[in-house]
This record gives sequence, C-alpha cells and structure tokens, in this order.
Amino acid sequence: MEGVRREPSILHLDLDAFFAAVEQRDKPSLRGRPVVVGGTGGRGVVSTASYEARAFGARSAMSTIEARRLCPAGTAFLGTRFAAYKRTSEVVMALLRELSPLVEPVSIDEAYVDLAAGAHDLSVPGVTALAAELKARIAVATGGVTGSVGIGTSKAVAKIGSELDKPDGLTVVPPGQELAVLHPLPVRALGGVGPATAERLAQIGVKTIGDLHRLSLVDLTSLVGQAHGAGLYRLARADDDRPVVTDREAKSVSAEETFARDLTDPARLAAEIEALATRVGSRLQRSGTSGRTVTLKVRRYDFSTLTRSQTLAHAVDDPRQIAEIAHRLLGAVDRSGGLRLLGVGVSGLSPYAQGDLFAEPSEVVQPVEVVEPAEPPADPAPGPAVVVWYPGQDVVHPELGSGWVWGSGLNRVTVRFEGPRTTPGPVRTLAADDPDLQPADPPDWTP
DNA sequence: TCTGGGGTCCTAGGACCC
DNA sequence: TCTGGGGTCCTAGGACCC
Repeated sequence: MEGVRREPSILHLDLDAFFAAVEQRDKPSLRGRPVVVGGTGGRGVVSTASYEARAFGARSAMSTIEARRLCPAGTAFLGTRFAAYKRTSEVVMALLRELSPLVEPVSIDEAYVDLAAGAHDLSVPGVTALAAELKARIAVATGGVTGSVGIGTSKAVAKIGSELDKPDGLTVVPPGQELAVLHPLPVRALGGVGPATAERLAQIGVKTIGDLHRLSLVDLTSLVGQAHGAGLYRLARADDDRPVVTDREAKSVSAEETFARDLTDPARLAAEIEALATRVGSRLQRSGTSGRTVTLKVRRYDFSTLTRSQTLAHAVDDPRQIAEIAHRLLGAVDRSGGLRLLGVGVSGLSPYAQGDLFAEPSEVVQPVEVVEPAEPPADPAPGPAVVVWYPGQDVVHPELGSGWVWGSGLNRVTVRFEGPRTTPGPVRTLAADDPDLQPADPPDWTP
C-alpha cells in the first residue's frame, strides 16, 4: 500500500438518471412521472430510466419493448437529445474545474476530481461541506439536475461511495474506514467485476469484497487472469493509488448501426458501409487524427458477432479509403441469413492526419537508394531500402497473377491474388522489394 | 417484437526478429 | 546447424463500463 493517500481527496460525481433528468428539466410536465430515454424503435434499448420508471423495473440496457411492458400508461418514452445532455454536462464539468484543475471526466455524466490539487480543507468535515456546496451549485446551474458524490482516499472508494446513497447522495468514507465500508458489499460493486467475473467468484463461494480479501493472489489470478486478478487483489484491500488523469487521448473511433430489419441486399450493405465510414472519417478529420487499423464489425441475424480488421502501412482518415477496406473485409464474411448490425472503426490512432507526418504517396514511392557495400554480404543486408505498398493497391506478378495489397510492413508485403471468378485466391507474403511484384496501375486513389 | 452505441483493456496465438 | 528465449506486432474475441 505504498502510494495510498492519507486524506480523502478523491471526489467522484455521478449525475442521477442523467438523460431522464435533463428531459424532466426541459419538459416540466414530465416531472414526477416515469420517463424512459433511449432507442424507441423495435430494436431500441433503454439508455436511462428516471427513478419513477425504475420503480416499475425499467433499467438501463433493457430492451425498450420490455420497458414498455413494465411501465404504466403515461410513461414517457423519449429518444435521446445528445446535444442537450452534452451542454448540461459541460456546465457541471466547469463547476468541477473550479474545485481543482485535476478533473477526469469518465463519461458524459461522471467524473473524478483530485481535491488535493486545489486549495481545500481535506478533513472529513471539510470535504463534506465542500461536497454539499458543490451539489447545491450543480442543482442551480443545471436547473435541477442532481448528482451523487462519493469522497475517499482512492478512486475505487470514491466511486463506491457515490453509489451508496443514490440519488442526490453524499458519502464521505473517512480514512481508515475503507475496508469496513468495502467488505460487506457484493463483489459486483467493484469496478471491473461484471457478470462473468461475479459468476466465477460465486462458484467458489466468493460473494462479498470481504470474501475476495481472503483469496490468495495466486488463486485469484488463476481464476480471472493475471492483470484482472492482480487488480482485484489490490482493490479488495483498498490498495488503489490510480491518479486522476485530466485528458486521455482517444484510442479508437467507431460507428455502428443496428438495422430495423436484417439486411441481405449487397447494395444496401455497401451503402451502410459508406455511411459508417463517412461518420468515422469525418470525426477523425475533425479531431485531426488518423489511424492505421480499420475494423469491421458484423452482427448476424442470430446475434453472433465478429470483427475483422486490417492494419495498414499508413494511417488513414479518408472515408473512401476506410470504406474500401471495410468493403473488402465484409466481402470475406458469411452474410447468409442476413446482417443485424454493421460497424466500422479505426484504431491505432496517431495525432497527425495523413499527409502531415507522412509524405504524400507520390512523393515517397521512389525506393530509397541502397548504398552498395564493398563486398556482397552473406545475408541480405538489413538495408535502408524501403518500398512502399499501399493497401488496396492493384498489383501483378508474373506467376501468381493479378491481386491487390492486403497489408504491408517495412520490408514485406502481403498480397491477395484473385482466383478464378469469385473464388478467393491465395494470399502470399512477399519481400517488399521483390522485383517480380509490380503495380498494376499507378496508384489512383491519392487525394 | 429480447438484446444500442461508444468506448477501454486484456488474453492468446502466430509471425517475425534478434 | 540446432535450439531456445524474449520482445513486438497483428488479429480475434471477450469482459467490462457508461
């Protein structure tokens, strides 16, 4: 327990039934009534149920159909108005930043604050008064949205604290009381323990965090894996020194859509890919990032879900290039029976849009000149020669025929050769400087 | 009329490199 | 020539979170 804090300086704020609360604020007729916000179509799910709706059993992630069955007539079922929630969230986050520069938004309705980075009395009465004041200011600034606050010596304790007294709660866990608070709680209360982990633990009789505390590190890691086991071992001991991190760079950008009815028509599927790639590409471009790995997500009619990805030699943000890769990835999956969902994502992000860090293809296509060694080396020289191949580029090979570049590294290139008709041809990995491999045409997709 | 959409992190196996 | 180990990259899937 090296770096564990001695003062209750970590604050966690969780806005109560946030989407529904914003709707009730903006539509006074909904106040005091059950409100369900989320997808309203046949395949929609609940994003947020107001506390009035929760009384009838409506819950987040439940299908809207089921929520309709549970809730009485007069319940409001509303689609999401994300812009309104975003604006309200920003008001709240600004209030948090008045407390401390160290604010970590976890999601639109949740954040951690490191109070030690502000000038505050960090005694238990001091932070209690601070939290009460904060809650009052949030309610005023947002027009009545409430939040639950937990304060403790770590993120885990603060987060659990904010859950203990919802809604409109305030819980301060005094230093030294962490284990007394944690141990009676079900393991599910710990971040990172979901249904699968809880089930595994239950099978060996571990139900509470106190039960978890009695497990050895070896038993825990063999049960749930190295990283997860080590993390739970520490959390059960309230040994959590994770810092509050202000801005985390996004690691991926994706868009997906569940269709009202399963799709089979190739033209419709292609159009959906285009639309998703456009959403992803324009978000990448707006944020000035691009990424090397394009991932296609497919959910079939039977809900079986798979992903197919391809990592490119260069980062992309152009919707056309993203779509091109996604089209081909889709071409290799079984679409019989129909598709329920398609998704397109880009990961492996770098903060530079294509063309900033890497020269345009037309400028780098020339191989770097190889310095001729005085004596021929026994092994192929790990020389500086670089031949750049572009994913999707059409190529020809005297023996293997025509194909296109699937992926490429600095000194190798993977080519998918087309077989007769629609039969997928062989995939071969060749040296990038293989003289037999030639572009079929000059690259024509350069922006 | 079951089961959204946007993410993060981890694991495991194979390829490849040193 | 044989053997082995470690590290990184890539792919696919799974758990989890809000």
